[in-house]
Amino acid sequence: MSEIKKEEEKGHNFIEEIIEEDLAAGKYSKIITRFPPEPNGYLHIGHASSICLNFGLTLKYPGHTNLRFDDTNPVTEETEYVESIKDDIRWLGFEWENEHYASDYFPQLYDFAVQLVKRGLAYVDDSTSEAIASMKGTPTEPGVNSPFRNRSSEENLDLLERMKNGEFPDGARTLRAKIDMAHPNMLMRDPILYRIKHAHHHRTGEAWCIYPMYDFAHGQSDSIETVTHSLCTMEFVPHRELYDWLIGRLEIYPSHQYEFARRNLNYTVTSKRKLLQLVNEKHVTGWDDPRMPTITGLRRRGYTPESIRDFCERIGIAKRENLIDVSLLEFCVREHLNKIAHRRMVVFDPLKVVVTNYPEGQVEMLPSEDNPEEEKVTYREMPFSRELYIEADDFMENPPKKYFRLAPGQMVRLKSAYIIRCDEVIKDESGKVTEVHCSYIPESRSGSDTSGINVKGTLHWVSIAHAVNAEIRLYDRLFRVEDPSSEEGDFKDYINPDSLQVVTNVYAEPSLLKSTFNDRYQFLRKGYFTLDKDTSEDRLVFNRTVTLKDTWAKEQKKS
RNA sequence: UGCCCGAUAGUAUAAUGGUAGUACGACAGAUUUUGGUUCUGUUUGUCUAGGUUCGAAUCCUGGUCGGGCAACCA
Repeated sequence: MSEIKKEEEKGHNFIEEIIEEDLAAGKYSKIITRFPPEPNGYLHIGHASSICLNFGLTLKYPGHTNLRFDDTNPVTEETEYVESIKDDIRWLGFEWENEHYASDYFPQLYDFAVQLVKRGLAYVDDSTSEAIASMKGTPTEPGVNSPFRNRSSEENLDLLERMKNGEFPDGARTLRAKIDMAHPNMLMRDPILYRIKHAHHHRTGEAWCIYPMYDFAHGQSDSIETVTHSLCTMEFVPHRELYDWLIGRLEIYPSHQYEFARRNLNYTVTSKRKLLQLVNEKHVTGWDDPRMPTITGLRRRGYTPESIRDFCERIGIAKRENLIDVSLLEFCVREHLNKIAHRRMVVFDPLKVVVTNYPEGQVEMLPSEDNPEEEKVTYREMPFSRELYIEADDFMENPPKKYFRLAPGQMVRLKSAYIIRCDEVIKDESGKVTEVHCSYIPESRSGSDTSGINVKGTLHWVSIAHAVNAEIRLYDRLFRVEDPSSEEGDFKDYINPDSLQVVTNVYAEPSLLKSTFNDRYQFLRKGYFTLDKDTSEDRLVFNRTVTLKDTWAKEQKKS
């Protein structure tokens, strides 16, 4: 009920409207969409939005979604990328009906080309790349006809076949559609359909030496798969005219293209070229560097598929330019992690606390809830003893107003343990605080507190003798500016030099020894963390997914 | 100076000729054994000028601003 209401409140995006109209008009009984990545890079958060759109639509309406690799350029495409893309889509939680490759359609596509040639709608051009460019005109001036434009279809047929048979070197000839060199849409000025590339293709090997261009592969592939709604980003708007022209002339299934604006996230880049540069020039450790906006990077960072899907749903789909605030992504992951992450205590920067009235050598196991948000709360046990570590910045000798933490004479609660009072501050020669001596209130034990004392602050802690060592990696935004691509000069000049901070030795409660790669944790008062793949037998490594909201830090910043 | 697309709070997105709403953010408060969570409240918007209409964010016209288009990339 509330689900339905939520749906109504949210309203439909313009693509859902089109689909509902089509369905209502009986144009289709089911819809078919496709997600068409080129296997030349890793998927990023922008692709996630497109994936959620395409797959989400056929979850909502009758129909299915295909995965189709747009592998028409053998020079840049690799099998490594095919596997990573499939992995990422599955991880996001979607299943494709059919797995297709544009390269599977090469024979069919060639046949389409022959048909066009036979009907005088395409011709083989011997012009060089430069000549074609110069004859193309400009956006404000019409182009001129190629001298090869009026060859007979017999000659064209012969040349096309010889192109296919490998008789000509790369770039020697192209097959072009015969449309209109004065067309106001530059894409309609006799677009190139096939080019010669003697290159190894990741799937077809050496079988072909001519490869179709995007415009001669995409629409036809949609048509072959009877895709009803072919969704792509706004830069393809001018291609639609050619998309429709080709489908019309070929008289094949009329798929339709609809365009939406690609989603942009601030403080990062999402162009494959730029991401590849970051990887190749070692500004990051790889495609799965937790600072990368790639799906694999977000995954390693500790983001959950649920939170990414939620984000994509919240940002919606429209046609205008956008730069989405990363704080929304962070909100989504916090919201999910708050529900599922187990609470653990880890001290990043230790300050020794001696509980002077706690018996030496005594250890008690205190239960602490894994997650207070859970319906059925479970507990793990934390060892408590005389010598503890607390966070260095949870103590101040001369605290400011509204400081709820430990200070001389003040009391705080140690989470799930006792209330302690700071009695004495121990310093070294330089005046640096090396440890604090406290006394605990025995009646204040968590769960059976009869002390009647109310304290404002609650601290996380670990027992020194029982703590385990770990490394943590703290991430910040990869760029210093909201939109690196729109800044003066090279986008790499705006990389945030402090995007990674490694703390090689933190003190973690012993239960963390049992961590596995699927676990999500909230390190109490610190943030959400997950085990990194660099973890080894003798070293635990945790990635910080996102910090907790910190209103105290905000308060301090003000003054 | 051609063709195409777009413009609603700081950000993103609804309102389909009839009360401009939601989320995030920001701000204030309540609750809290996480300065977390939760809850409450506040704040800020239809690019502009005309027109059509009883009534316009919505339809029409002009303008302004932003983006795309001259790869044998997708």
